[in-house]
Amino acid sequence: MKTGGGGGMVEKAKGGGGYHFPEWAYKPESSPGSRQIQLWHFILELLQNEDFRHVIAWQQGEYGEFVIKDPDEVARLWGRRKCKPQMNYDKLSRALRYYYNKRILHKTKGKRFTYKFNFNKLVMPNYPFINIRPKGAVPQSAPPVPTASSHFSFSSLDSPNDDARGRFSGGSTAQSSRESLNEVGERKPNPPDPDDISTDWRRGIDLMSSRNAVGSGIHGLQKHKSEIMLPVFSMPGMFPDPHSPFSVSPLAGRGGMLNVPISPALSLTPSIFSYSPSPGLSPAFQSGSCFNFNPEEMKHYLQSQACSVFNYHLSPRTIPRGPGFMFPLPQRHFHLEEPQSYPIKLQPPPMGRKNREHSQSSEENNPVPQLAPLIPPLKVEPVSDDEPLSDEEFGSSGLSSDEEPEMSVKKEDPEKEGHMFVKPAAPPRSPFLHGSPRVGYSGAEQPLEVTEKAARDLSTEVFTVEKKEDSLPPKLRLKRLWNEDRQYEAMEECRKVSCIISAIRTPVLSTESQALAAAADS
DNA sequence: CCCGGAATAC
DNA sequence: GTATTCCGGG
Repeated sequence: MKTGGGGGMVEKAKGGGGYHFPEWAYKPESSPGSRQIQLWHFILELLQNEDFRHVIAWQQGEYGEFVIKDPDEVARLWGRRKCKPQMNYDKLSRALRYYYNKRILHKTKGKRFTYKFNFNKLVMPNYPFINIRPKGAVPQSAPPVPTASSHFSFSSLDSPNDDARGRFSGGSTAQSSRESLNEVGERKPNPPDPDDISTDWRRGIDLMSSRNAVGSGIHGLQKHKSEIMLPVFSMPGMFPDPHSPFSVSPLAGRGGMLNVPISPALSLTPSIFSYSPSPGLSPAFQSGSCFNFNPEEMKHYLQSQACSVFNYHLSPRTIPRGPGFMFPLPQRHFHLEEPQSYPIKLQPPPMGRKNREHSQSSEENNPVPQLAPLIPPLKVEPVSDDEPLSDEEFGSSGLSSDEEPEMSVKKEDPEKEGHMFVKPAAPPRSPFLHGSPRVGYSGAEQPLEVTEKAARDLSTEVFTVEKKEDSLPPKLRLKRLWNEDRQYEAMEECRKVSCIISAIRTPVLSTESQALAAAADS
């Protein structure tokens, strides 16, 4: 059997050193509004390409950390891509520094030209059970992953004011929670770092929730075509490589559509995924300070969460959230490894698209993997063949083939790669409505109402805070908003934590939690 | 080298 | 909104 149901998506190291890597990270349009290639994406591109390992490469040992070995070259490449010949490392690095606040990147202090993607924390917390060897043959495309044994010893996680405190104040009162929140709020917009896990994590979850909704057949409300079409993003260099960590995401999007045998107890039930458990939960679990869950269950749970990670389209600040929000995600996948479990159907390549047919530059004639035969017959929602997808093309096309030796045949524009278009099948029904909130947990007995209430109070409280408009200078206000955003996150996390906990403990409570959460949301 | 503010471009 | 450009400062 393949890597096996639930574990399938989690461990694929066997494939040949292939590690998981958030596929969402490659989504060019991860940032709504910006049709242009983004630097972090570009970096990832280079990172993923073996041909550039001498220019930029993952740093062994630290997941998500990479070193720019040749700053000038990277800058040059970036400049080329953006048609900014004057680009240099100084400027590029400035752009990178802007990512700090967005929490896309961190600077690895002390190490020259070394940065670290933030999602390491995003992913790892969800794969504590991955059985992999970081020192194994880690392909350029795969960021080093800490061993399971390294056990969450995130340099940045356990340092400064930890999340666990402010976000996961177990039985804290609204008061204490608020203090924490305030503290967060007072913080400078560029926090030391230790809070991304939760927030990003949660965002991922939220996103997934949204997707669930979309996948639940609600997509009818959308007018955007992209939510129906799932373009498979093919990376020429890696596509054919089944071992590539980028060909992951066997989940193929919607967690709700997964066939991954996730624990029946902690499956993609509405109780859990509709209201996304707090990301703080994961770290909390890890620290093993708050709860004593059955490792097995926990594993399943985390695996479930993993879905969100895979589906998480990095957009730290732009991913909308909210229970009712439908996220029209055009999703790009590389290769589906366990197609039989994907409720998606392949669709003939959208050659109709203008820039599709012009396979002009040799860059991407990459043979698109035959997904079709792999995809099992599934119920497919008739879709209007609108624009398959909004794929941008760069005016830089004029550059045609680069003088770059590496670039010549290789690709520099993954975005232009052949796309596979698949459309998700509409799930039988809305998991929200029919999913059973039942969970396998009934072991715990302590009532969680307290936490729940606290969370709720907190919720309203924060909401109130959010409501009031302050007349600050644009700039300050932005920062303020940023902080508030974080406050909101913290608050919501709190609430969700209680929800998830309740859900885990008792089905009934779970339902109530949902109601509460729903109320709070609305 | 690295950091961010500010202005600016897109 | 992201990135570029410039830059004073550690």
